[in-house]
Amino acid sequence: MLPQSESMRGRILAAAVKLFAEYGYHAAPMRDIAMLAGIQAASIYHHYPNKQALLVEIMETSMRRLNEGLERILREFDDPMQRLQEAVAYHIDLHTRNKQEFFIIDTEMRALEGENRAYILSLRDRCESLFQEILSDGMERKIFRHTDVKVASYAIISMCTALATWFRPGGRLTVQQVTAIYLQTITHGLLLAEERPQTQVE
Amino acid sequence: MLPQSESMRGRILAAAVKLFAEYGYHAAPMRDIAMLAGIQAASIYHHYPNKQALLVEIMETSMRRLNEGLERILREFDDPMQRLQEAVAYHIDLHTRNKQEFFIIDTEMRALEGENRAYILSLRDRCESLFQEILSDGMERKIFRHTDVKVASYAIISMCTALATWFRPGGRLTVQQVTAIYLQTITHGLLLAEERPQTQVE
DNA sequence: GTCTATATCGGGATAGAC
DNA sequence: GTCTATCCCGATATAGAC
Repeated sequence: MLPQSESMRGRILAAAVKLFAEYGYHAAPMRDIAMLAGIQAASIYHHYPNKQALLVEIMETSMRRLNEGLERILREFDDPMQRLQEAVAYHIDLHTRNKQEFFIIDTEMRALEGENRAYILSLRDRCESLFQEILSDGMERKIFRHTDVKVASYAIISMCTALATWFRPGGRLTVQQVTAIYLQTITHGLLLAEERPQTQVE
Repeated sequence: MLPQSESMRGRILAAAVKLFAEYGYHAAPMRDIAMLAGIQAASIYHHYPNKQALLVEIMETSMRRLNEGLERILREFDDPMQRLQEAVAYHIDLHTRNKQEFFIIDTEMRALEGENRAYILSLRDRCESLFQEILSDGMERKIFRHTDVKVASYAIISMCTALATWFRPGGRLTVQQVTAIYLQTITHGLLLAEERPQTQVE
């Protein structure tokens, strides 16, 4: 059974997060979620209408929080480089502190039924367009190299999102170290070169 | 029903690839796979012992092909920069031409039972260590900036793997264009900077 | 090698008592 | 708000005919 939580709703959701992440949405039975929360399966339906609602709430909560943080960063900072650093650091921070939730977002999109998929996708689109705003603004102001904004944003978001898969808290590296390495890679690349081509690819 | 294929085994596997990618392993019924292959569900069991065997064969085939290609590149090329370019280009090429297979590898690891998971994970580990060999060799030879090899390899593999999710053949950009943008980003980063810090982060 | 028919099981969800 | 009991369906897999 999971450690205590104020509300039963919270306990159920926490159990669902753990089991959806571990076994996948379809492979995680309501009975097991209930047991982990310390109740019977039927009791879940007093708090949530069905299994799908658990998935939607998990995804919605984390995605909204991510977007709100990114929006705050865009409001508070103006310098493109600082914006990028803050955004990447925040993205990584949230993805490592809520590993399981973002892993579910990343792997269980297909399990969303009907309108739910479009809704969660719209939240993910919002996240992408926030990163794209940082990049295109930085390119216009000649801080960033001119390149395809969408592709660059996908590249950044992909590598930061995948952190939720492989990062182990308490492992060899701290979140701060990984963030520093990622930022260095994103901004300067891997190549250790004196001569730098200033020509830009169209 | 799927277009023809030489063998029924091939037809079944192609149907499984399509449905596992679209609905997920657990949400794709054997009945639907069979129907797509043009037979009855029971007939699948003449060709494969069970559903799990379909998943394993899909993952194994693509991962082995990826690793064999990367091993060939490491044999054929010596220059670190060229190795990296070839490896990334090959990785992207395979991931875009076999979108669904690699999407399944990326999202259905949890569905692997017993020994199967360790086996497929070992193939993925092999892929990672091949990229890591390129990077650490390039760092020793002062071609690449000194940084954490594992983190850098995860970053590269993550962004290239995620292509299988968002890339649409026939869309705005060709594979060649995306590959060029990715390679530019990986090697030179986003920052358009004259002054380049030569100090290296430990 | 494919079929029809079916065994067997586990899943989500509901009914109604307490 | 949680329980026990149960409905009902769809899933994998098997048996055995053709």
